[in-house]
Amino acid sequence: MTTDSAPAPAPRRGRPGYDQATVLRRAIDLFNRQGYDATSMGDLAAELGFTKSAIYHHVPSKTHLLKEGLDEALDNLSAVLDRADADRSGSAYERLREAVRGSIEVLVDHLPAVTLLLRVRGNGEVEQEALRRRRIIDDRLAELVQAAVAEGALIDDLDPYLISRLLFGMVNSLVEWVRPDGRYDARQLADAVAAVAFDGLVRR
Amino acid sequence: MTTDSAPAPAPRRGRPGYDQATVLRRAIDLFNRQGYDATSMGDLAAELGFTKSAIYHHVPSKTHLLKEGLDEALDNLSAVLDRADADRSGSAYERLREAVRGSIEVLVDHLPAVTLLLRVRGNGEVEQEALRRRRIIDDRLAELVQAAVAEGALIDDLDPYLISRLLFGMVNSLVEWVRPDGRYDARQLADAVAAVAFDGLVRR
DNA sequence: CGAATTCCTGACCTTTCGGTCAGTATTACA
DNA sequence: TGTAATACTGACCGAAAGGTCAGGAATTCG
Repeated sequence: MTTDSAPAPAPRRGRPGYDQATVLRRAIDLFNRQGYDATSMGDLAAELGFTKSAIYHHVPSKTHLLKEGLDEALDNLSAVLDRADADRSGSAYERLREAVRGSIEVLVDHLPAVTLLLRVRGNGEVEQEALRRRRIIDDRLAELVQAAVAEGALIDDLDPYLISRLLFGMVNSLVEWVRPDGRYDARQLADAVAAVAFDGLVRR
Repeated sequence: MTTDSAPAPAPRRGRPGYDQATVLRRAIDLFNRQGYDATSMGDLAAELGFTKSAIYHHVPSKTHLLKEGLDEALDNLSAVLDRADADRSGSAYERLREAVRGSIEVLVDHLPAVTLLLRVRGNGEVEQEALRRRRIIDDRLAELVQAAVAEGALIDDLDPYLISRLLFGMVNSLVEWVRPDGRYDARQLADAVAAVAFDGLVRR
């Protein structure tokens, strides 16, 4: 941490203005509001308050913006699974709960990027590659569920694959309504998802 | 049932070819594969095997195709709630389970239309109107959950609004992977969702 | 046969798309 | 002051978008 990590002004040389990171952030927000394909570079320019051509000073292409956002989401989600897999101390059930909690944390902390990822349809090479990486993540999650079932911790009258789909379908559905300034933080959401999915809604 | 209900050839007058219903079905399938905005009328023409202008013989606009699909989903989902609300015999809990089961049935029976609906972002008047109708449905579902909690059937340490989001987030996530010729039918899916959401994953 | 009906083609229109480029404006530093 | 560095404008480009239209092709009915 020798370099500045806090929001230091970081005195740059030439004419002040936007930096790449800000353009990327605003772009992804707009993509999530309107959809990637429905958002033109003209729309983004209007959102940023300058002309379309100025965007290309900061960023090489629309596709590049998409790729950066998708990679942010995928890198962080992969890291959650790396951590869960590395932790060989606890049970598979505990590692699964850790993966759920971690996924929700990433979803909240990187909400725009994860939202973007979950809406990708596979148009173009960038989206295809993102889908490939996402499929790997989904498979690893399914393996965790499978291990927890084999361990005897989870019900075994449902296909582990199906359980995994339902569980992480619930997790991923958070992007549809969670807002950064909303009522719930990552911990509350993780607790709620765990309560519903693991213990059930019915009062005992 | 005096009129033909089965796949009767239905002898039409002029030159044979596509009918509106088929064009609509293929269009919605393509919209779901590529995304509505990323699908051009040229793409759809290629998919159908004729030229772009031929589409406009069957259908007035791209927007019209979208609206038809969204209405199909919304009408059927609304009907599920109408039935649940009309049934004043059972408990709120039973009506909620009925709503979950009915929603999943509609989701499976009208998978393309429901998928289309769940991806709408609100671009243009047609999408805005669909979002309005969908919000009403979501509110009615939340009221059902609220009633079941008030009744004492469901856990009361979570906000009913939050419960509703998680429960139907799980239901709606089915469109991401369920396929018409897949491993599970509507009944199996409804049973699985109910098992996970109401009774929980943990083995007892 | 001819007429009515339905389906589809191909050329064309306007608008918008992602992107390029030459030049200008605004700043920090020497 | 001047020079290097960075940020932006505005005119423009080829391609693709949604949509129109006049006419031709295939069928049923009388």
